[in-house]
Parts: sequence; structure tokens; C-alpha cells
Amino acid sequence: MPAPSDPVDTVLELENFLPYQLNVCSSRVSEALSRIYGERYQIGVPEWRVLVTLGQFETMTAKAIGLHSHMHKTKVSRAVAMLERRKLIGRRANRADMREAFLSLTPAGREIYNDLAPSALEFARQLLDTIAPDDRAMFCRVMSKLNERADQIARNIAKEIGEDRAEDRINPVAKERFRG
Amino acid sequence: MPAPSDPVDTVLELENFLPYQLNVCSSRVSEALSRIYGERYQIGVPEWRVLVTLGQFETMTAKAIGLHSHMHKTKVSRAVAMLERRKLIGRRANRADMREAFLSLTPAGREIYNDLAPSALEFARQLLDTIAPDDRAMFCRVMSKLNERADQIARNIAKEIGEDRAEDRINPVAKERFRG
DNA sequence: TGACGATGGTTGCTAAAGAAACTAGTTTTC
DNA sequence: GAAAACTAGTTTCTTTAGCAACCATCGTCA
Repeated sequence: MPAPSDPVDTVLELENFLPYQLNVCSSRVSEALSRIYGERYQIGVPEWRVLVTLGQFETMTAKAIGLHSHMHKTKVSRAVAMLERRKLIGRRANRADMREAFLSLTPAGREIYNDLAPSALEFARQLLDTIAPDDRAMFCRVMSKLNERADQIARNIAKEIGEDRAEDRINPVAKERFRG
Repeated sequence: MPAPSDPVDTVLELENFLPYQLNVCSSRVSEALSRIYGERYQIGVPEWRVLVTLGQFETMTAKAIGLHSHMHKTKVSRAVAMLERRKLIGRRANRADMREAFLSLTPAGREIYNDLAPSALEFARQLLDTIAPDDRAMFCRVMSKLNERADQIARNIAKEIGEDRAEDRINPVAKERFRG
């Protein structure tokens, strides 16, 4: 019988099944994190990501934000719209290409970012402070490998069934579901 | 300047921020996985979890399934309802407690499970086959620690702001959002 | 130049997820 | 032994996510 923490088993046990473990871990962590900014600033994950991305890069188009923060363009669009309504970010037209616009934090937005970023870093510090630095680095490396591998496998399957390549999908899912 | 894979930074960079990395990794992995069963059986993650849990434990109540698979009771309820409509699981009343019912796979459900479980294990094998066994074990240990730590932090925050303890929440979120 | 395809971004529609309210049954308490 | 408190599970309602269709603009190629 495999050890309970052995990630490769011969019988399918949910609690030792990597995709499940990852999902649970991810949602527990982001749940904890969202308690820090959710209550305080009344924003959700997408808005948080937009704020942080703009805080990091000063000025960006919605497209670039989506690419960098791994979000679907509609998610970005809506998050941007709400942050704009709240006057936390502003937009400046790109005279060279009127389709897109340059987004950046307003002073009010920068203020929130300046408070929000340290709390987030502090949160990450607390999360990781019981984990040895070597293990942290290793953990990141494994995550990257998993990402790579997952994409590889997904591509293979897509090729097998000859799927149409929808270009602007972030989380492509099966299109039709059984609707009993 | 910190190395790009250093999980502890002094500036907030999304791509090196653990909760973000976890979220991306988790969704890419489950996206890839869902391609295996989604297309083939027309089910989603909740249904998959119910099937797998019942495959593992033979008979269970909805409550127990939710506990074991970390799902909100409404999610379980709906997944069960759809699997029942498709005659993949059946229910037997518990004469000793008529509130709950014992759920288990029908032969048809077991058949699907018998095909589905090996593919899932094979998927996990492919995911992990480039990762050294020691690293796999380490990865799992770190995930458990992160889970623990995340809950701890969340509890602390909840205590600080003196939150009401909603007992049947799996992913509690901020209650009120700004609706610009 | 001007049609045609591609691209950035928004909107409309549908599906999924969770909170809260509810139903039905069980346990506790006085 | 009945009212109150509690529990398993379902339903309703609201929010959120994503796909598809769309609009406006841009690049290309005849």
C-alpha cells in the first residue's frame, strides 16, 4: 500500500490525486488572501490582479494585462470597467492605435496599491515562513514543470480529437455538456 | 534583484506571487484533465469528484461526499442530481435517518468509473513523470503545509475582524462588494 | 483606394457557484 | 412529550465566468 502522501498511486484516491490537491490548495490559499483585500477594498480576484499588474508596470493595455495576469479578456474588461468607475485607474487613448487604450493607476489607485502590495507580500511571507528556502525554490520549479506538462498533454489530446483552436480562450472547456 | 523563481520577493510581481502561481497551475492542470473526461462523458469537475468518491468508498451520503471531496453541499446536491438523472448513481434510503440517503454507483456508473479512474491515474503519471520521486513527496508536503498555514492565517483574520462563523461555507468570500 | 481579414475591447447570453431560505426529519431539553 | 435547536439535502436568488457575437479600428493586398 502506498504511503498516504505518495502522489503516485495505483488506486485513485481523491486526497492523493494531484489535480485535486492543487485545486484545494489553490482555493484555500486564495480564499485566505482574499480576506485581506476583499473586506478592506471590496474587490475580487480579477480587480486585484489588474491593480497589481498596473502597480508593477505603470501603464498597460487591457490586452497586455490579460496576457500577464492570465485572465480572459472579458474578465479584464469588466474588472477595468469597475476600477474605472471607482476612479482607481484611468485610461489614455493611444493616438497611434485607437482600438486600444493605455491604462494606469490614478493617485487614488496608487494609494490603495501602496497599502495592498505590502500586505500581499506579508501574506506570502507568512505562508512560506515554515518552508525551507530550498524547498520553496523546488516547489516553484515543480509548478513550472507541471504547467508545461499540463499544456503539453492538453495539446496532445486536442490534436487527437482534432479540435478547433479558439484563439482567445484562457480556460477552454468541453463545449457541450449533458443537460439531463 | 531576486531570481525570477524566488518565491519570496520584496516587490510584488504577479508571476512570482505564490497564490497566483498556484491558481494558474491548478487551473491549467484541471483544464488538461477535464479534457480527458469532459469530452468523453459530458461531466464537469463536481460530477467527476462524486463519481470518483463513490468509486473509492462504494456507499456514502451526500454530506460525506462533500466533506471528502471538499465541495459545497449545493454543488454536491446538483452533481448528484445530474448523475442520478443519468442513472450513474442510485440512492437507498437510510431507515435509521430519513434525512440522508446512501448513494452508490449503479453498474453503468461503475463501468464509467472503471474506465475513468485509470485514465485519471495515467494522466497524473504523465504529469509527474518528469519529476523525481523525492521532489514529488516534497511537493505534497509543501502543499499540506500551505493548506495548514492558509487556514491558520484565515482564522486569524476572521478573529481580528470578529466574523460570524458560517458553518457550511467551503469558500467563504467577502460578503459585500462594491457595485459601482 | 478600398475591400477583406485580423485585432483590441465591449456587450449579451447562458451556465455554474455560492449564500440564504426552505423542507423534512432528528436530537435535545425542560 | 412537546417545543426548540439542529442537521441533511434541495431550491431559489444573485453573482460571476466564459463563449459568442459584436463594434470599431487597423493592416494588407489587389
